[in-house]
This record gives sequence, C-alpha cells and structure tokens, in this order.
Amino acid sequence: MTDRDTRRRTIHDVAKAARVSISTASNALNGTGRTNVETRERVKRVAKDIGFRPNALARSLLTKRSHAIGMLTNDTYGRLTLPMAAGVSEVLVDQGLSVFLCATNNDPRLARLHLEALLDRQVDGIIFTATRLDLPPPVELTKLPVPVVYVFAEGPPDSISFVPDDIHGARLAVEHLKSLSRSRILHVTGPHDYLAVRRRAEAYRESVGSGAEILYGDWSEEWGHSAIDEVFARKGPRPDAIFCGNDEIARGVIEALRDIGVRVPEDVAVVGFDNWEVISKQTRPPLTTIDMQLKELGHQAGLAILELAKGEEVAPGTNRLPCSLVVRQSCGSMTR
Amino acid sequence: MTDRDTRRRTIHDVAKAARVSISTASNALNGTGRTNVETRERVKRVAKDIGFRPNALARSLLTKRSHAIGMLTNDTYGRLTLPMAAGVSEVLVDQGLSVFLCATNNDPRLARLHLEALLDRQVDGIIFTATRLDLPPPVELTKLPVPVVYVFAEGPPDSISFVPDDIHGARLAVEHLKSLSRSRILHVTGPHDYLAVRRRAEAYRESVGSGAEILYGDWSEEWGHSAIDEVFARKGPRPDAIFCGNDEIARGVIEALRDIGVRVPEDVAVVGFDNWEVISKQTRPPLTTIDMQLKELGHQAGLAILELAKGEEVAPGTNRLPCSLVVRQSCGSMTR
DNA sequence: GTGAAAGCGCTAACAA
DNA sequence: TTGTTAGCGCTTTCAC
Repeated sequence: MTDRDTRRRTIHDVAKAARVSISTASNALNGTGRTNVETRERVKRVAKDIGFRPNALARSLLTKRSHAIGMLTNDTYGRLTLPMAAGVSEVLVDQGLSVFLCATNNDPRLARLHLEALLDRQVDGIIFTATRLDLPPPVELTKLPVPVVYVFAEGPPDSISFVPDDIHGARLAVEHLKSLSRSRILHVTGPHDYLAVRRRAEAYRESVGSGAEILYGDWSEEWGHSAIDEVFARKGPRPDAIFCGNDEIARGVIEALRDIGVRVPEDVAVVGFDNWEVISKQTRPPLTTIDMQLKELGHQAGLAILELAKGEEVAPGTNRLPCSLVVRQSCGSMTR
Repeated sequence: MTDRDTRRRTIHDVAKAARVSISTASNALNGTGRTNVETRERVKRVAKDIGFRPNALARSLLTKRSHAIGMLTNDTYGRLTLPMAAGVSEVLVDQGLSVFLCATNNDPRLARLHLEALLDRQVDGIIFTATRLDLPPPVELTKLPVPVVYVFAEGPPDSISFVPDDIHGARLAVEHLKSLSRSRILHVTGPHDYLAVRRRAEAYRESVGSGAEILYGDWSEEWGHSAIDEVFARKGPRPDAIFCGNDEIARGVIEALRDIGVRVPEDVAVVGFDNWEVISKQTRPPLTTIDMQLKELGHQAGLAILELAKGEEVAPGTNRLPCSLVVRQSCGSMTR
C-alpha cells in the first residue's frame, strides 16, 4: 500500500487513476489513435497530477529509437571540441535528443570501449570530433549500424563531415591585410605536417603572390617570438604585416615586436587564427583574428545527425564552413 | 529469411544458434546461475561469432539501473567544467557507466528541460558542476529520485559536494613566497562578490599578517596591469611578491612589471592561481601557480556517484580537496 | 472511442 | 544443469 509512494509513476498508475485502460492512457497522452476529447483531457490532467513521466527506456525499447546520440571526441576536452559540443547539444536538446560525451584521449582501447557502450545503448547516431583533420579516428567507424557524422575530422570517402574552410579563412586574413594597404605579408604558422597548416599556407601563397614567405614552427607563443627575432635580425625589406597560424603564435609575434620597438598595428599589422578569446582579447593590442565558427560547425553536425536518425537522406561529402574575420586592434591602415 | 541479416542479434539468436534456451544463454553470458562449463563456453563463443551485444535498454528496463549518469553544467563548457568532466568520465567508463553532458547555460528553462530528460532516461545519478561556488543551481535539485553530487558548487546542507580548498591553495601560495624570503606580499585578485575570492583573501591575510594588502578587481589581464601601475606609482615601500587571484591577472601583473623595468622573479616574485596552461606556461617567465586539481575533483565526484548509484552510503558534506603548487620560473629567491 | 493482448530484448524466480 | 514463465513500462494492432 505505502510502498507505492516511493515508486515512480507508471502509465498503469495513470490508467488506474483516470479509470481507463493503459492503451487508452497511452493514446491520450501521445495523441495517437482516436480518443474522446474529454477522456484525453482527463488522462492528461491525472498524469500531471500524479507526476507521471514516461520511462524513456521502455519507450525506446519498443520504438527502436533511443533519442540519444554519442559524441566521440579525440582530445582531452580541448578548446576545439567544446564549442562544437555546445553547438551540437544546442540544436538537439529541443528535439528531445540527449548527448553522451565520450572522451577517447585518442586511445584505441578507450575509443572501442566507448563505442561499444554507445552501440549497446542503441544510440541513434554518432558524431566523431577531432582536433585536426588529418588523423584517422582511433577506432573503426565505418560499417556501424548507426549513422556517423564527422566534425573537424574527415571520414572516409562518401562519409558526411563538417570542417572549417581553412582556405577561406586564410584568404579572409590576407585580403583584410591587403585592403589595409599592406604589401609585404609574412606567414608564421604551425607544423607543416598539419593538413590545415598546409591548406592555409597554400591559400596565403596564392593570395599574396610573389613575395610570399612562410615560416613553419610549432603552435607556441615562443615560436612567434623567435620567428620575429629571426626575421627582424636579417637584412633586407621587412614585413608590414604578419598572418599567424594561430592566436598563440600571434601573441608571441606581437610581444616580440613590442620588445624590439616595432609598433602594432602602425608599423606591422598582425592577424591571428582561432579567436581563442583568452588570448585574442587579452593581447595588447587585442587580436584581429579568424574565427572558425566551431559552434556553427556543431549546429550543422547536430542537424545532420538528426536527419539521419530520422531515417532521412543527407548528401555525403565534406562540408567546408566559412570562417569569419573578427576585427580588433592588431590591424589598421598603414601610417607612414 | 534474409531480413535477419540487417537486424541486430538478440539473445534469441544466440540461444537458437547455441541450441539452448534464452535463459541459459543469459545465465551463461552473465555468469549468473549455474551453467555447465561446456555450454557456457559454447554460448559465449556463439555469441561472439554472431556478433551479439546485449541491448542495454532492455537490460536497464528490467534491472532498474541505466548505468548512465547525467552531468549538468552551468557554463558554456568553460575551462573549469571540462577537466572535471574528463575526470568523471575517466573513472566511470571502466565501470560501464556513460555520461550525458548537459550544458544549461545557466538558463532555468534549459536546465529543467535537461533535468527532465535525464530523469526520463532513468539516470542513476546526477552530477552538477558550476563555475563558482556561491551560485544556486538554475533548477531545483533536491527531492530528486536519484542521488546528486555537486562539484565546484555547493549544494544545500547535507548534500555531497566536492570543491577545491581555496584556503589551502592561498596558503600554499603565500607560504611558498615566504619560504623564498619575500616579506612584502601583495594580493591582487578578482571580484569581491566571489566566495572563492573572499576565502582566498582571508587565508592570505591570516598567513601574511600585518602588512597584508588586497586589491579587488576583475579577472582580466588588464586589471593586473592597472593594479601594478597604481601600486608602483605611489610612494612608500613596494611589494617584493604578488599573489594573484588567477593566472590572467598574474600575466597582466608580470607584463606591467616588465614594462616598468621591474624584474620577475628577481625583484618581485609572482604566483598565479588556476594553472590554466595556455596562460601559465606561456607567460614570460612561466608562472608558478596553484592548481585546483579539477580532474581529481571529477574523479572523486565520479566515485561518489558510483557508490550512490550502487545504493551505498556516502557521507554527506563538503569535501575540500587540497590544491597543489606548480613551480615554474616566476618565483625564486630574492637577489639583493 | 476504448480495451485486451501481444511483444520490444532482456533477467530472474522457479520448476523440471 | 537447464528450460519455462512471468514480467520491466511502454506502444500498437485489432476486436469490440
């Protein structure tokens, strides 16, 4: 008698309280089948009164749709994955989908463990996100019984992926610099073995034409420093603008410039890449930089997986999303 | 006949293929009940051969344990939440628990939506994480049918929470400075309305004794700058050490010091707080700072929710976890 | 318009 | 040791 108090309410409780059968209760609650307006209202009211909430597990078991998706991520919750995850979650929550977050640390064992757990839980789809575009997932993701979407990662041919348009981003940066009458634009960037680095470099080279010079290094502020030390130590014409591979490098560049008495943006304009605000906003002067629209990437991926989960078609291929230019104070027209 | 190919294998398929009943199959697979070694092995082999994986939904429906927990987070996937989430996930994955990540953006509507979804999915527990300790959750979390653990947040009395020990952290910083023979230690910190700020300030004051001076501001580099400008513009004795409320402030302090020709650490030693590596490692010199052990916080919370989910008791109360001192180059003995 | 009955895939008494 | 049976909470034909 009293043990009922602690149990969660089931549709049986609703049916009993509303004096109908459980199938009528179900129909009334879901608006399926034919139900008298009166009874429907009564059932709904009763359900609310006794605090009934349908058990998603039971429902999913029957309908074969768990309304959950898995997000497999490659890095230790880095700064790239998170805005993407936020974007994904944002478009899905209102559709009643929940997101399992699985950090694989790029460890195959862990990745497989998470993947199996997701599959066992009958997720409706999987989103794989990485931190760079040219690394294969730590676990085989083809031939899965559920749809897969890749974000900030490229899957096998014919898969669906969303990546930032690096070429567009680089072009945006260089064109901005050119519009400011800068003519000797240097590119200081990250490791050459990153596909994104090569893509941006290529776009930079095309946009700048002759006189293009690319310095490859790592992603650190320190590299930005030493690149400047090197460039400004040598003879010959000096750059009046520097397009950096990421914000950390840009910050290092700006500090090195200040150290040797070169003014930013008056003497040299600087553009970063990433718009990682803890850096870009706090650099002096604040960085003009390229934003990869990570959240939007997540939105699109979320929408895509939603369609796929519903059984609808989504055109395969790599979707390159435009970047945006965030203008702050590290650029400006030349002052002669 | 052939439609079977695309369907997932069920325990029926295993039973049929192994020529046993489904209950025997179940027993063999789970090691429950008594089963002949031979049949057990055979069932297991068959299960593996046909690629059987148990449907977690069906299992959970029956056992009343979903082996999933929800993580409700307050911020837009900030830097605090993520290491914590990684810690939680790390201890749970091997126990077969999965984590739903729910970003509430501190929006009550969204929080309620997520909470209801979690409850509907019969999660075994909920972890609430915030970005500061003195803000109430955006949704009522008491009187839930599942256990709740608070991380980097304090719940109502008698709840279970895990927070960094700010007092210990601040003391660690000040004692370190004192051990380096620094005697005029200034504290430049964040907004006074943060509980953590007040706690750290109090610990600092006690540890320093007379001569303590606290400057409250915001969490930015810029504030670090202007604090230094102010302090070094005035007459009287100058600090030989500065304990900062976070790494961003510390970075601003160090840059401002360099701008006015004060050497770090020779003339003034600086300690930060947070160990946010993008800042602490790239500052020149790299920052000695306090690490709040966020991942460990996540570990403990994960372990706690695991116990609770199993129905075991966990002592209520606020668990304050020790911080650690990360020594880099922004401190050092005085050189006179 | 409503209800009885079947069953999603699985576990757990209990019988054999 | 193994199989039969009865559900978990829900949706969904299909009679009435």
